Amino acid sequence: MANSPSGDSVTDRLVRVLETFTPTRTVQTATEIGRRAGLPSSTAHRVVGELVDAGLLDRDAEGRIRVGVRLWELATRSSLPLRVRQAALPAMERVQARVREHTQLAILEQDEALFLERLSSPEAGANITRVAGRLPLHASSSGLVLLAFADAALQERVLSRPLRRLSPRTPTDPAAVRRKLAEVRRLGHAIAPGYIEEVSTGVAVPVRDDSGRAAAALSVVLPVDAPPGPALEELHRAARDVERALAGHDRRK
Amino acid sequence: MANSPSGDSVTDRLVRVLETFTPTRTVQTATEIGRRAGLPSSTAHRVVGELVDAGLLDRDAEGRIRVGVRLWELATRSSLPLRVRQAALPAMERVQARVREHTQLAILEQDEALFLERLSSPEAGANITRVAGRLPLHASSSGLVLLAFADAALQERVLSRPLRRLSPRTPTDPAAVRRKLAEVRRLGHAIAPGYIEEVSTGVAVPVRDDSGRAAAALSVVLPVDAPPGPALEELHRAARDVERALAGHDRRK
DNA sequence: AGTAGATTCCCATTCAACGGGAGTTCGAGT
DNA sequence: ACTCGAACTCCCGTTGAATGGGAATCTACT
Repeated sequence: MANSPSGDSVTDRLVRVLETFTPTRTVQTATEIGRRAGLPSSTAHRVVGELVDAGLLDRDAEGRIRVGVRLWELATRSSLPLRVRQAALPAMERVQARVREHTQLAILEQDEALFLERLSSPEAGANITRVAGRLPLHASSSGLVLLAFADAALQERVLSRPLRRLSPRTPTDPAAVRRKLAEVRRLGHAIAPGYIEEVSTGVAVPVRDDSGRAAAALSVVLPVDAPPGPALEELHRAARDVERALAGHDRRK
Repeated sequence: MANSPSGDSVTDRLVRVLETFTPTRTVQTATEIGRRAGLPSSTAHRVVGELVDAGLLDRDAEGRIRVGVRLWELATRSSLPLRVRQAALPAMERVQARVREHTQLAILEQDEALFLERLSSPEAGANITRVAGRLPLHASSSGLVLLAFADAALQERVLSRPLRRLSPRTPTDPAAVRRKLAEVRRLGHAIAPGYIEEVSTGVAVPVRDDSGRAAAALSVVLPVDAPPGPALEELHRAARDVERALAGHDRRK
């Protein structure tokens, strides 16, 4: 044994440690982290200690570990998600004020839909998406929009892999998804009734960049029985605003 | 020379690399990063390469480096700032809708005010605060509130250090700041006219936890000549909502 | 008092990380 | 076309920082 006989670099290990944290598991003991990251106990304690010293992780009074505020700060202050989010926020607020349901912003990341922001009114229903959470591309309205307006290579890659079923109504047949994508391209928006939870319908529109690809997706979660028309109209208007805001920022820089 | 003759661990270096990114400097070349982080060129290129492989940094088509989406995701999905932010967002939106000026949320971090969120209406004036940006405690309304309702040790520490002047009206005399803090405690809010920029006044209220300390600060940036009364009223109401939301979350967990 | 888990400490081993330096690529200036 | 500088890549001998098994200590719960 010596410097990483397991064949992974220090950087890899740090990432593995950070990956043990999830939206639902935000505090862990050092031993737990080690177990989940596949590190020997003594190593795990040392690595976690280093990260705490560096401020990337925080240790609370009981010795439990959580992700550090400093890491959030470093990651947030110069990241792309923040720029997109800031450009989209005013438009999202308007949508949210009018439609009064969950309003979301997602981008494409590693073949999944990554949610950058979510505004929720108290009266809106349940919603499994979370900020910094992910959903499969074929099973969410946001994902379908991102996929429909992405390059062909990505579409093939996604469709060639098994399509996970999240609810009885999730489309898992590649041919069916392909048809759905064609429909999304034709209509300029995606409607996903019950794909994730049977009680709700996702409605999404693309935010296009100048090459025509979807830079992001704006979406709203409606009850299944609600008419999607008014929300769609708001979303389309909002998408135009976001496109303008993003283009404006780019030009200025 | 060998494994870090400079005496810093790998973790330290990674943090130093991440620290070279700031809100205004979001893309750099690998060489620039190395120079700023104090790393030899070949080392810098290797370290940056590792971080890119791990997904913490992204390399664009021209070979320039920016902070990776993946880092944002890891840092955001389980961090404390996100929880506070989610609890505060609805209340902030209401303040923003009524006051129509920059509305901000800050917490105490390493003896400075760290801004977690900022909502801005298009018609509002300039504002130097940024999401994930920082301001000195004595020079911002948010900072004064955080400091006034913090423990005495922190107050002494901050006041014993030189107080930076951001504008001609920034209070830099420890005695003056001490008087100001007493006033903030008495009134339950802070007003900072022209402390940062001469044209604007910060107005802030504390979000208290059950021990009475300020868990966060809600603030609004007004033109200097605007009356602070209406904004203060909105802020106080919002702070109560946020306090309730935070307590509710804690209890549920 | 006993048990199980988390944590800290110790230390011999060793290979991954280090960085100087040489070479390559690229673009801007003349 | 040529020069110059900056950014980047590759090579390679050196070496000490990182590693992890094991034992001891410290909890907390029974």
